[in-house]
Amino acid sequence: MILGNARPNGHITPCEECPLRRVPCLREFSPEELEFVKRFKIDELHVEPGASFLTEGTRSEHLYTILEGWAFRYKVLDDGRRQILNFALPADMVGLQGAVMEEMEHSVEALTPLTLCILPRRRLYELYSQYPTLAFDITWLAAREEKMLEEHLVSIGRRSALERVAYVLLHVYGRAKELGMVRDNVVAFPFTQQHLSDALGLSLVHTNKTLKRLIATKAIRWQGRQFEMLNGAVLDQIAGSGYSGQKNRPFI
Amino acid sequence: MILGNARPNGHITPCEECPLRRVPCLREFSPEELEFVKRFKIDELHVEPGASFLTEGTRSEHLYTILEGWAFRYKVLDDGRRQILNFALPADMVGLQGAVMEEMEHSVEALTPLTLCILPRRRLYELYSQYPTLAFDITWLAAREEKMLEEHLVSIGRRSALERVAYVLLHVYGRAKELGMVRDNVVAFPFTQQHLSDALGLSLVHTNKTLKRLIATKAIRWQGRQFEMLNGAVLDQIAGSGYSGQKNRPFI
DNA sequence: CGGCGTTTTGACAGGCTTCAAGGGCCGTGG
DNA sequence: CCACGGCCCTTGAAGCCTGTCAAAACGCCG
Repeated sequence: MILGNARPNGHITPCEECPLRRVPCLREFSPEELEFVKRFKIDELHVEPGASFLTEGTRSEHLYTILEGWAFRYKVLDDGRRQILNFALPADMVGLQGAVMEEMEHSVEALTPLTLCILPRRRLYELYSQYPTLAFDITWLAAREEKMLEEHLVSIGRRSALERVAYVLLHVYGRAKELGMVRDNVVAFPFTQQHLSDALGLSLVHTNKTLKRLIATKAIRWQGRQFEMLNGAVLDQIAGSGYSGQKNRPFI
Repeated sequence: MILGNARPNGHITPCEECPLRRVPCLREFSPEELEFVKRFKIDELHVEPGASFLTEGTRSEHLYTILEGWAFRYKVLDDGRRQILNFALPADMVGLQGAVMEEMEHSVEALTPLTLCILPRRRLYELYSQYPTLAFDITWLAAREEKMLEEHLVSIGRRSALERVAYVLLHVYGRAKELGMVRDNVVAFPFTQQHLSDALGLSLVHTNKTLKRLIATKAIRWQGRQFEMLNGAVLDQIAGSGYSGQKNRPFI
């Protein structure tokens, strides 16, 4: 639970220049919405890799939108066993649970240097009462989170190790692609095999061996944090089910 | 995907007399909210056990609140493997996903005769724009659903069979107790060991053997659909983590 | 060069799945 | 009244998938 060098930053990106507005799969704000969101964002936060900026069991004063970088949401059992719930990428909202309920049910840790928009939880109701379109967007985001958790649950509960590994890679690659992070079928994955095994509910050793088996099929390549998709169809077939993205999804 | 005898019913319970209003753990409506919810509920639906009233991949015209009975949400893979995501009890909302997104990501099947409130999805935005308190409640319910999925994910990903079985039983028993369905530490569970194994990501045979082992500890008793909690503390210790309920939670 | 985190491999044990079959309960029908 | 079929629970045996233990190779960086 090292909190690391989480620090507010004086220099913040104005929402008009938000890099996320250039991502094609995200919906556009109306001028009024943009105006409100500008006032809603009170600051920016930079987090170093390895630092948790939200912690299970605590109540956070803020919720966040990821502007840049990768993170992951996780829970740990008393004896140290860790389960990664999913990865969080730019345009994802984190900390909503802590904003509407008593406290956070999971922690969130940065995988890369992270830039976050800070949104004060005490003004969330203001958003709900004045901007129902944005409130609806937040519900949409929550439903999407639920969808991803459900798919993950099916993977862990009912898929073999090989299928699981194929499925996450397909899933994460697809999400990165939506956000324009893929170039020539290559994307930089910031997570280790340890992260992958904690996400898949497998041991590190077996994750490694399974990964090797997958690489042997020539469907993927993965060396030195660089991941390359060679044959998505094969991967899809191994996973037993495809990854479905979304267009015009909201972000805040 | 048998749809069974799902049929609208002429006789519906007025919201003022809603049995859920007597449940202590649920928050009370303001008079205005009650008035709106009364207009929002357009009908009631009765579903027979074994019938699915929401189906993965389809778009539903309605969302539902469970008035009475048990159901479960699930997904199936192409080859028939089934994963139960969680159980749904009275005061649970189902079908929200289909209401805010393109289509449902899972199916829902009745375990007992079921009574549902029908809420039209096309009027959901009306709720968001006119009753932000209710919109906030829906977000709360979505966050709660996410919380339960996360706990389930940890179970399946990182707990042993014995821990898993102990955890679900604790969890389901706790939920039933909140709703006043427990009497003298006994509650009628309407699901079979097959359901349990599909929820836990285990085989039926191993679920049975594990259950036997758990019963041997004298922490629980479970015969003929009657479940009795004999020693919650022991069960809790075996599960490795307790179940936490909620007071004054919303329902619609 | 030395140290550390990550990846890789091999050997072995065991938890869980699969296959197979029997028993109990209950509603149906002869 | 009893036979029968269907669903659910139960039990045993065998084998595989996955976990654990152990150690070495690799890459990166101070």
